[in-house]
Amino acid sequence: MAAIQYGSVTLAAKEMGISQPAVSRLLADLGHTFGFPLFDRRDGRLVPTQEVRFLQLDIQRVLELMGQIGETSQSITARKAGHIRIACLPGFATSHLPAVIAQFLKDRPGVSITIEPDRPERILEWMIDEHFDFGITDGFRGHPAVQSSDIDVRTVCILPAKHRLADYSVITPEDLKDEKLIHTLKDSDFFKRLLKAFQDSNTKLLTLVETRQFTAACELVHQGVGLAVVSELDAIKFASDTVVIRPFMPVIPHRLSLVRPVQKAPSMLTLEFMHAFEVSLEPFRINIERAVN
Amino acid sequence: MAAIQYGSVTLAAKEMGISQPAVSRLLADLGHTFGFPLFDRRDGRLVPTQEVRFLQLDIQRVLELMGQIGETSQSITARKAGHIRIACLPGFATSHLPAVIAQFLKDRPGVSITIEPDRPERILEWMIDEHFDFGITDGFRGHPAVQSSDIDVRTVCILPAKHRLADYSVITPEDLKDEKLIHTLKDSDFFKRLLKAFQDSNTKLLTLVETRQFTAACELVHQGVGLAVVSELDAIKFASDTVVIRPFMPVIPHRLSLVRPVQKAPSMLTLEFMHAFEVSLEPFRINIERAVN
DNA sequence: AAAAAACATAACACTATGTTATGCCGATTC
DNA sequence: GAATCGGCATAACATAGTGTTATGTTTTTT
Repeated sequence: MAAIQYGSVTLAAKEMGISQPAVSRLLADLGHTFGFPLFDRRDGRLVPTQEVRFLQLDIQRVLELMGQIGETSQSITARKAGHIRIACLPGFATSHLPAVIAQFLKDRPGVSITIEPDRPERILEWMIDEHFDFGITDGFRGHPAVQSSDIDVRTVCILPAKHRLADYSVITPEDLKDEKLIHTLKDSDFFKRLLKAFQDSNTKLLTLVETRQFTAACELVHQGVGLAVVSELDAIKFASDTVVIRPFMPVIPHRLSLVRPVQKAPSMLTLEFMHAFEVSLEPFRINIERAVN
Repeated sequence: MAAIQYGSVTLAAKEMGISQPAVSRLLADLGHTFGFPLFDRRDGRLVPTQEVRFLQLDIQRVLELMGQIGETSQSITARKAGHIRIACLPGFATSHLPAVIAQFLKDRPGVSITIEPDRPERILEWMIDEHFDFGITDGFRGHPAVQSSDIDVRTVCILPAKHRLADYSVITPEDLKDEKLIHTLKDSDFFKRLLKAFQDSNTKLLTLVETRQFTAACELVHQGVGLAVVSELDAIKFASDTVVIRPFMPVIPHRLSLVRPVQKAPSMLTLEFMHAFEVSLEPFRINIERAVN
């Protein structure tokens, strides 16, 4: 192709940074394996034969593709290309995750990411089936095909600004003894811990609304329906003139599990993203306890 | 790709017909140049890393294309692929040429052909400009940039079956002394030769219709308009219940010129087609005189 | 625990591809 | 028409890539 482009063996050699005889013989050899001459001489210039012109487009495409493969492989080495498939709880897909991803992609132009939000059971299935590289879930109890790393994040009380408790600097179960709560499903781990905190302080927990997601609870608070104890991660997005956030005592952790398939080797890019995600949770983390399966 | 496909170094080696260590090292080397490992081991099987999967499609395309290039080059060597651009007189494009091309293409599945019919002056231009590989023309007087090979073909008298001369076995100028003729343009070589034949036998040539193409003359005869002396090549297509063909004496050749650009090296396929075309003219040829420029 | 299978490594051989030196040929110049 | 010059091919040789066989290592199987 260089010889075609420059119409000269000497120029082509110079362009490719090799010697002129090398090009001469490469052309001769290729012509021999093809079975027909590649060039005619005409006024001292090199003119490709019609046979070569017939192949020229295909050859050019091969060269382009190979160049692209080379570039892409370099991008991969520099962690600038690749694809990550992430399964996560619906709340993360809309609140915390997008910011992390945006930051992550900023320096990695070739990288693409799939996000699939669903319930924990489904996320677990996906990990086992190796359909995803990385998952964010909660209530995870361990599974032989899934490697997990648990992170406890802080939870807070979120309530309307005009609520009678809005002026308290800290909220305790006793403060809520006559309040009807918005909380997560009664069979969820988090609810059980919350319930235990109430029982420990001999306070009855009254239910107003039972929802699956923290985000939904926050939205209800925003609408002035009532108050809730939720992950600080979700609550922080709702802080505004009409909604306030207060620490809740005792500390009740919300246990997140970062999961991935055990068998499937994670790409270096995936490992890098998992690290970036863990770092992003650092500000919300409780350091008291931590378990690795 | 073989290693990906078979999930085993050993099988891949067997498939490619080389030794297992060769494959091992090819994979190791490629992984080294790429900068990341290509495979993970899992239950004793080879599983491509996500990085490799990211490149897989491009690599497959390259392999396919290179295979195609190899096949095409073989087809070219076997004269089974390529392209020929032919410029010809309009009459040939519709009558004689299609049959020759059909025969030529029958054994050459990869070959394509462009036919461009036009007047001789334009055909000459195209040869000089090297826009075409091969030309069929007449009235050619030679040109330094054009190589030509002349072929004289027989001409015949074509006339309606119910014409008074239809029973003659041979037609001469004397037979036509009171007939108005359909003939080619008066400044054409062929007409001049025809006129000379009439003059040699002291017969006056009467004009009925003057046309550029033999085919048009034949068509007029077919319509019962009159009779004409035309190339046997064109006449033969019109032989029917209503149109008869008779030898014309004296023999007046119609001189065709097969032309091609001097400078441009002809592809082997073009040479082959030119030969096939010459052969196809053999039945119509007059062997008395022949000139090569 | 032993045997077998699959792969990696080592040592070596050959071919493709690179080098430098040099000869040949056509185009230009005198 | 002789001389010169640029461009290419050829020759002789060096090196790297890619192949081989022999053997070691790890994992799987029995």
